[in-house]
Amino acid sequence: MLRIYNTLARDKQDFVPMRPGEVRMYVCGMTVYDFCHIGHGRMMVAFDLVRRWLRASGYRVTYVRNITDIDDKIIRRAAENRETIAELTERYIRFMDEDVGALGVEKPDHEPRATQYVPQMLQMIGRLEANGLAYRAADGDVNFSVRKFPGYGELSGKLLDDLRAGERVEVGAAKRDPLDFVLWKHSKPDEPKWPSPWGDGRPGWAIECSAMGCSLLGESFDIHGGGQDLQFPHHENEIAQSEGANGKPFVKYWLHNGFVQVDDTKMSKSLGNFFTIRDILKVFDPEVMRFFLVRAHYRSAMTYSDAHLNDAKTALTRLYTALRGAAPGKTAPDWSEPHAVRFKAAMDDDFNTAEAVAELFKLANEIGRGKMELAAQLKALGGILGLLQRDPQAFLQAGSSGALSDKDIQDRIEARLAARKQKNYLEADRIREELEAAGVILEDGPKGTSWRRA
RNA sequence: GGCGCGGUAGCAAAGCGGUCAUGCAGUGGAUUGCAAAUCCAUCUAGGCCGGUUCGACUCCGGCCCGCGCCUCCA
Repeated sequence: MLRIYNTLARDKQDFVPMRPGEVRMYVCGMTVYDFCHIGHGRMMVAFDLVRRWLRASGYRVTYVRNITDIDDKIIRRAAENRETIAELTERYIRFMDEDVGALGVEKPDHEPRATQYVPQMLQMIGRLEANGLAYRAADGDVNFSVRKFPGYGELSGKLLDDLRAGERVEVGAAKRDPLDFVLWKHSKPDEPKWPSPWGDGRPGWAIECSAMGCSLLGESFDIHGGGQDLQFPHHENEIAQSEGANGKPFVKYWLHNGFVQVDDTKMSKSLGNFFTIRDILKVFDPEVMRFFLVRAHYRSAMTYSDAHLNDAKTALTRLYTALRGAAPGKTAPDWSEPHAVRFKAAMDDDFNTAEAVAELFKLANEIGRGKMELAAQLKALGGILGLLQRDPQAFLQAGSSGALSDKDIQDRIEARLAARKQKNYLEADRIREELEAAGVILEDGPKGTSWRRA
């Protein structure tokens, strides 16, 4: 039985989808005006794992991850760059696809863009107005009236009267309550706009997710995910809008992934302390980065540093080393085998990939003790996590060693072999040290000498 | 100020009321011409103070410290 930590309940709950055998999930994706940072990567990988595990559990999964392609920051950045919004967003969508794809994240079933769902948003705002939950303010914005929605604050555990709107940021004067949020922004000069019954304007931030989620998955669906920082106000607002408009429960299970931190502080765009996936991948193998993310539980905070990535690299190397000699090709896990049983129990416990990964190392240990037949199982279980699917040799030899080509390395290995045959160990060791200096490590085994990159 | 999360060995990171997490690093062995890889063994734990219990890292209470949300943010 899969159990999921539901933010709404603040507890783990048995997972029972609304429709038997089928799971519909929505995750808040990227606002596309800059490169993905590792925090985005974590979110993408975390929900990729959720989806993979649901699928491995036999569910038919429909996964929607939106793209926000219109908002204040996009408008500003495009203006700074003297390019159109479309040019800017298309470029960063492409970069996102490349970066996230490198991390082994599978494409969602749908990747709706906010600008494609304006009619659906307007329809929803209309219903909110009809239900007395939205009003057109003096400045022309259409706002959601937070106090008219009784459940407001349930997800984030906040009470309206405890919130201090305006303490840190100026509140729009036209709002009836400082906590009211904008559904539709009236148009300003030099900004993109769409016609609407409330005048030309553009969407507020949260309405897009309500509109896209409900359009693609229905007015009620199973799972909604996103980063912890979206819990309030974004997800709170989504619930208010969707339930206010539709009059039925919006989402059954809310999932929130923890942050990636740097120097014990949240990594974020606004703090400027972020590392882009792109930059990290210049130094580290993408699978190492995925492994780094998979090794921790998705809800806990984790700290990014090169040292931790190096640690992940060594650990992943151990797994691939155990896989040498495994038959190539894809096999399904044998779920009756003890390691797989524990792996499944771990994943069923709120997607505990940390514990599941530990099981992979136990398999590696068994393989090292001679149970070669478990290599297929290791690879199969790794595959559930989107890991270990490469040819081990290719992983272990990935990278480059300056001027030394693979052929050069092979030639030196031959030369060393000849020296060893003549018991010229001085020369043999010299060659090995030469290669080692170039980052190539030799391993003499019963079947000859193999090499890998450090 | 309100709400929430967390403090586990040198580092990273899990589960668990009573034998083992796991990875990296360290130490000692096996193996190797020497290494590497692998295997075996092994050292480093549970912020502090109380309580419950035959027994607590695990449950309860208090305290200290850190982080997050309350503003756009994964």
